[in-house]
Amino acid sequence: MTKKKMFTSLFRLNDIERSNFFCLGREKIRGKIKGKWGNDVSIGCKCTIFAMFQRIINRRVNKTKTKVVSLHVSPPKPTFFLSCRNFTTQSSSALDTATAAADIANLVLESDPKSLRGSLHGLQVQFTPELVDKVLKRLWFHGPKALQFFKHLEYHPSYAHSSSSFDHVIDIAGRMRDYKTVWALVARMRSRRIGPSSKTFAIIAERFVGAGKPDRAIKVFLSMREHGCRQDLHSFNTILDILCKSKRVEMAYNNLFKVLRGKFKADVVSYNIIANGWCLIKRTPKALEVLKEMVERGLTPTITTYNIVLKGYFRAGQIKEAWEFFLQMKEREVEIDVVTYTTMVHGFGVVGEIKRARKVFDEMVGEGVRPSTATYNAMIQVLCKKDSVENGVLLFEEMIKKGHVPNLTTYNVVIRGLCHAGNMEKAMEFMERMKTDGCEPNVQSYNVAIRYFCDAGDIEKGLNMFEKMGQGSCLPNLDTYNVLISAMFVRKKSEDLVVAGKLLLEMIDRGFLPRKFTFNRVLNGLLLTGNQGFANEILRLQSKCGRLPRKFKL
DNA sequence: GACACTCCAT
Repeated sequence: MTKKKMFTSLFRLNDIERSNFFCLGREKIRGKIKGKWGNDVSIGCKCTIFAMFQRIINRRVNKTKTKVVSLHVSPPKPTFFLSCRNFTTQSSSALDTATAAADIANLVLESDPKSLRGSLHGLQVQFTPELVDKVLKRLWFHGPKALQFFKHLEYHPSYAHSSSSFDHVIDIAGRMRDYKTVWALVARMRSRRIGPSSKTFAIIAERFVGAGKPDRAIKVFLSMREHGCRQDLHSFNTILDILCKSKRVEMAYNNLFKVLRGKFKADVVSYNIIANGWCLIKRTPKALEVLKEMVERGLTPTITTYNIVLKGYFRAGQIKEAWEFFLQMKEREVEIDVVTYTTMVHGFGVVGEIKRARKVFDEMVGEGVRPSTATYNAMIQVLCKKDSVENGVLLFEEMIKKGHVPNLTTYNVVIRGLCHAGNMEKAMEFMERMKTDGCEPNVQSYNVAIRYFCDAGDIEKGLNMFEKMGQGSCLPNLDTYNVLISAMFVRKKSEDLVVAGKLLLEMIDRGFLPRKFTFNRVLNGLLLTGNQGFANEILRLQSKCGRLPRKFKL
């Protein structure tokens, strides 16, 4: 039987065109294929089926102008969904890309590494940089799979990677501390004349800093020109910022800023970055010193400069100084902006000064400054934490009434507040509400729900949430696994510990490295409940993991 | 992807 013949026959079996949503159980497919062709068709390989349907549909599409939107292989139920929609316009291409990215990401997650290349090349999908980037984003928390996907596509006959895809995958490799791959990718970018750009170096530098190697980050910056990339004030400020944000101001200031500020003609932004760095480690006096130096050099502070200092006072717990500084800003007729007000609201709120926070919040409107979503988020959060969730929710409804658009943070803040107050039901309502509001819950949203369900002893619901995120567009992160694994010890049930073991295996498979503590805990648990075999399996894996990097930053 | 405001709990 030739492949071509097989496809056309299968094609005849299913009248895809007639319905907009078409679904077949695995058994049905197996039955039909077996019935028709005997045993010579392997249904075991999902990718084969996947590719087959894709071809069939594409062929059909050309004749009938029906566009295929997606083809899902959805675990854990072994069901294949083929969904088709009729399009009259071309305007839905963004939606197409999103769905296609989801499908391809699922295909990559499900495929055996060996057969992945074949299935990717078999897909009759026109790969574009946007699509590839979206797939990589979806595979963000599954580093090894993301790298595989990228690698296999490099040999694709009709697609070449873009610089942004390279940047993404360099970031992922950096996170996994696979520096050999990082530099190999940089070299490939260069040979293809699509980079590396200053953004690429920023990514690499940040990963080195995240891995506790700030000196190597600096080296990366200094070596930019060797790799054929120009250095300028922008890239100088970027590396300063990366170091400062990771609390390495001292190093940024002494080893880089002082040495090279002349060469790059350091500007207000450079000084702001350094000042902010000192503020981040609560050394506000140092920040003021740097800013004084800046003024002496003839540079004029901007509103950002003031906002940095203001936040610095709050961060250092100097509430009185913050208030006085705020008054001074007014006196000096600095144009106070929404960031200033947001900083004030949040600063007062976190120390429990709800009334003063509210006063500032009300005052800004009078001053003609419209609160931003961030301002509402700050106010709602402090109400939830220091006042009551009810008032937080009230303000949430009020902001919507006034035409402000809540974002992910808004929802997460409210959901966390509700969970904390023990109102899981309402929290779940908000979870649904955000979805209908076009605001897909992210890892944090799920993690909060999972954590509080488990804390309340509702392990089943926690696991349920975990499964839900798997079905959605959201992959679990290190936190998710840690929370869930800990929860598996609460009931002291043997089955729970097996689940803990499985979760441990899954997280390793996804490129996360469990802490030693987690390993030992799971191992002890399994041994105590008589799961010797499973424990041994994990033990073997642990010795393998010893050679892997310590901790991944996500 | 040059700076400032909003998302945990260990």
